[in-house]
Amino acid sequence: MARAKSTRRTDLLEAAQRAMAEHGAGVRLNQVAEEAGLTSGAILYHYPDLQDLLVDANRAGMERFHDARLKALEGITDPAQRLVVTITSGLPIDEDDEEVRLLCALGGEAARNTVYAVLLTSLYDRQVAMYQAILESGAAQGEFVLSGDALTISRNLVALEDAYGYRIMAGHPTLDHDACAELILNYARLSTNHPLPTEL
Amino acid sequence: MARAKSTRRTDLLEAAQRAMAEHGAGVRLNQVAEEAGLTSGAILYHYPDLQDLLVDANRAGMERFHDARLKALEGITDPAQRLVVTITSGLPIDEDDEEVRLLCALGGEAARNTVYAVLLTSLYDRQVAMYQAILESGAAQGEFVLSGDALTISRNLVALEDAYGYRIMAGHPTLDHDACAELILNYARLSTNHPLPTEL
DNA sequence: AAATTTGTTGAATTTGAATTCAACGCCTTG
DNA sequence: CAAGGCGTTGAATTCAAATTCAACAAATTT
Repeated sequence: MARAKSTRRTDLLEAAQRAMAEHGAGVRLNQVAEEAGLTSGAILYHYPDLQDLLVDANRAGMERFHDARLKALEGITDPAQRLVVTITSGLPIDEDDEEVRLLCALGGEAARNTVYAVLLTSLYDRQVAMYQAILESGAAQGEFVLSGDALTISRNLVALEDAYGYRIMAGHPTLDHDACAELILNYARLSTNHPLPTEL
Repeated sequence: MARAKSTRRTDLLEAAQRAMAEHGAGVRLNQVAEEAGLTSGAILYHYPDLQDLLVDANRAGMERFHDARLKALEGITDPAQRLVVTITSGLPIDEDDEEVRLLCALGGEAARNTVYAVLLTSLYDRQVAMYQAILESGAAQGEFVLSGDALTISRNLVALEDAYGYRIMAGHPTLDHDACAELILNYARLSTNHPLPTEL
């Protein structure tokens, strides 16, 4: 037995995440094995069906992504700051961001794969709920004056960060992380009637 | 010789589009051949490298998508109507829309494939330019009172339609074509100060 | 410390797709 | 209508990945 059992599963999931981020949804068993530093037989021992591993890996990847965003909010109480931080944390840092690369690969696959579609839809809805809570608490405190209902604004905010994630990952010459954040903030300011300073 | 030469190339491109829409970026030569009603050898005769065919097919698919949107605008002069029509024509009708399915597959691949990244980036920019022209002419006519510069608003409009395209294709339970159009229109109204009636 | 279980390898096998190509039918041209 | 090239097929070959499994090593139990 090469490793403590508790980390074995995590190792496999992370290897699968890296492999899928690099090679896309059509990633090969051997590519996952290489990423894990094992042979294909060892992978198969734990996951007789590669698809199951990939689904688990993606689920874990989404959890991590979502959790990281929630964690970035910890300790921040000002609604405006919460909103700015959330917008910033939803965009890839640059086009090498592995976490977002995985999500992009998934998005392309979701149109043809029900399981991935369900996972991504659920992630989208959870992110919408996250924005909604921020907007509503900000409105309740009188900080924000919403231009419409919080659900509509939240859906648009998540949609914007999703789309700009793709633009950044595709290496758009002018739309980098900061430019995209500013574009989304532009909408956020408009719909909250709050100046939302970029710097805290 | 089975067919008139002028349609042969088009046939192949369309077969490749269908095959890639159905099977994703990892589509097999045989799948393209089956879509075309030929054997793999025949495909290889015209395109020794499948990747070249796929790139050409995607380029053609984007042209068609963009041209269809421009055509939908023909004869419409009222800026508000032009804006509404453009928003509507950018979204897939339903989750079976093959044209958008192809674009989604491409988007997922673009994070890992430079050629596709360039193609998609250019499509994005052209669509931004399309919105920009509409917004600026509407502003010049005094119909729209823009909340910011036209480029910013246009970038956000295209980003929204891209993202909602993915949501619709992933079969979101509540976000269908009309719901998404309404969400985008919500932003469009906000940023143009125009009521933008849904029905013409 | 022997026996058992767990995880892993590497080689052999199977599977399936890409590639190559000789042969063939159809269309065009001389 | 004969000759030549074009487009296509289907079979043979090559190539690459998935799958299977006997054997082995490390950890665990008894």
